[in-house]
Amino acid sequence: MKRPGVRITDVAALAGVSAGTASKALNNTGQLSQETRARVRRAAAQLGFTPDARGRALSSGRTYTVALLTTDSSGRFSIPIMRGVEDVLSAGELATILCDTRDDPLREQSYLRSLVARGVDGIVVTGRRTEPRPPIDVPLPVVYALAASTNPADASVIVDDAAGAAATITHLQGLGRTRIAHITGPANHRSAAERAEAVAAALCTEPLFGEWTERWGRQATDLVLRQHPDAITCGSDQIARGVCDRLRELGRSVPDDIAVTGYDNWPVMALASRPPLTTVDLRLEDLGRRAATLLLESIAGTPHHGVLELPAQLVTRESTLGA
Amino acid sequence: MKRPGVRITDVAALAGVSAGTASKALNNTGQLSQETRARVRRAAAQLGFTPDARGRALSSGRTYTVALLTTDSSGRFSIPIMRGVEDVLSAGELATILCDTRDDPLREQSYLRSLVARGVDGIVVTGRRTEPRPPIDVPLPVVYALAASTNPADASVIVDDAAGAAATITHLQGLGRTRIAHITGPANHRSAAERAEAVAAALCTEPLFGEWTERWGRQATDLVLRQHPDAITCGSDQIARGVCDRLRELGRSVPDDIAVTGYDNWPVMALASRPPLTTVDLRLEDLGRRAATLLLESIAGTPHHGVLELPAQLVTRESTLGA
DNA sequence: GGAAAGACCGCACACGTTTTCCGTGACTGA
DNA sequence: TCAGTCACGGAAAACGTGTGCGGTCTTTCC
Repeated sequence: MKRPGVRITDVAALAGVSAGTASKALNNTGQLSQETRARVRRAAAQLGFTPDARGRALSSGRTYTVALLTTDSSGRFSIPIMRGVEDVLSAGELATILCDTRDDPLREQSYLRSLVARGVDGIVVTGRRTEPRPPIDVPLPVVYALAASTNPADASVIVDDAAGAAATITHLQGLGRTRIAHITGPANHRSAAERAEAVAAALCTEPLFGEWTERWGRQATDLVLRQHPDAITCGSDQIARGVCDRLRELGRSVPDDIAVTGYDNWPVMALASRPPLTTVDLRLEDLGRRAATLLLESIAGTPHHGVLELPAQLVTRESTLGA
Repeated sequence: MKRPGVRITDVAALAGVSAGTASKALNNTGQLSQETRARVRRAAAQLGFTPDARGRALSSGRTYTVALLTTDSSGRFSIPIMRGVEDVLSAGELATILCDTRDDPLREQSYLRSLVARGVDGIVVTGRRTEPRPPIDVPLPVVYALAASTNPADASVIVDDAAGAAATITHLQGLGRTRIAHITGPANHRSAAERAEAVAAALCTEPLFGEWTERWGRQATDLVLRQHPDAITCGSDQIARGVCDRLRELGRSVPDDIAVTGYDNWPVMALASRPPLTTVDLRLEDLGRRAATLLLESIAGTPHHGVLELPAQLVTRESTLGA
């Protein structure tokens, strides 16, 4: 299997040095004169030399590849996180390989074996839910994103859901709203419970648990209207969109009669809603960037321990501010 | 950098053979007695041996990795395609690395350099639009998915948009609808033009071009109603959802007064719409599977040439059939 | 019994890079 | 002038696996 690529020996020959010296020159290691370094660099540039990752990996142990292991088949969460991860890693010439476990433990095991065999430098583990998850068992640097590891000694980066929910409340209260209802997803989902708890703490009101769907948002609206609220905070943008739809059908004005907030800042929901939703952006790209940074540090030998909570960001739109 | 992993020499030692023999036994190459092969296999299983991908890549040239190069930052199209690709490849122990170019040619070039340096076995190129795209210049097997290469000598797999659109028409005609209008996206989008052309060919009606948004769907509904249609086919599920919303606001029943069809079968739109949309499923996973199969064949030395059009599939729901 | 054929396996090298170790030459200070 | 130090760069050994070639041992046939 001959590949026509230019090898480091070619560069070395052109520069009039040995292969080892060329390697040192290109990697800024060893002690070489500035002149030699520059000469090798020129030769490499002239030949368009790109080091073969296979040889490099075998020799140095580093493979300059990290994996993003996710259970989020839809990509709704993992894609933004991956963008953040890549922002950080591509600067260091690292590649990211995406592994979708499809929530299948067997598939996850199979991926992990493969990743260890490939010698990836590290792994970012993420998911579609925020429930803490059991750690993966690999002899590699690992960082958990969005869903923390149940092992507190691991490094995890998550979103501060409580603060995000609290931000919607203070925003609404700042607008003079006092009778605030809360409609959210299943009570056994951590993200629903966490957000609802933050809301309840501020308001002493009873949250309505259901599903993460527009339909539930519409249904719950009818229930919640009996309390004559002047604002409804929702656990997701889908629910909020359903709420807005139902309110419009009932002839209630949003936000004049009732203000509505969502959660997630999912563009396809938050922007398509009528009116567009004030909501909480999860800052998933930040999450990815932070996770990648921690992973790099861990790879470099200074691992981080414990859970890091990143702030979410309130995004205000017409559903609370009006036109 | 000592890795504690078990090497093939360990397996060979346990089986009482040389490393080379162990390699042949595990890869079913060379000529060895069945007994020896079995003994080596047992030893490998006992030690939990997994061949180191780095050494294997360097030696054989094969890296058992393929890349999915995409311009679709949202993942709306690339994620399903990737699932299909992985379905086919993971059976052969190949890993898939996802590269999101974010529509940036520089980033694409940078990724390609990196991929070639890594020695990936092949590349699947895809995107968020169906416009044919200029081919990438790499000395590797490449298959284009969703968006064909402008070079007819390349292998491309795309969706038969015309047939998909025609399927909605025959479906509606089969239901007795005769005055069918068409609302779709920008005229300069290939997927809009292709679908509109198929519709126009069947109906001799003038399509309405606009944007891929619900808002445009709502606006266009008012325009199109002057023609007193008994069905409206849309170029996307987003548009169709907007149409349904507007019709309901106007007191028109879907599908009793007017049937509506979408396109894409994007769950978050097609299922959340009221009523749920009859639409055309792009079969993106099939697309991915087919692309991966072609890529494997190309890697094996028998490349395919030309464009392969895969059929889309009509999915019927309440927006044409009623409850 | 000898030779040819075949089955089977080990040896040694290749793959491309990094890295350790060591040698050479120059320079410094006494 | 000589020893000691330092800067620089070359040789060679890894890293782990795949594979061509040749050697050995058994079998078979004359």
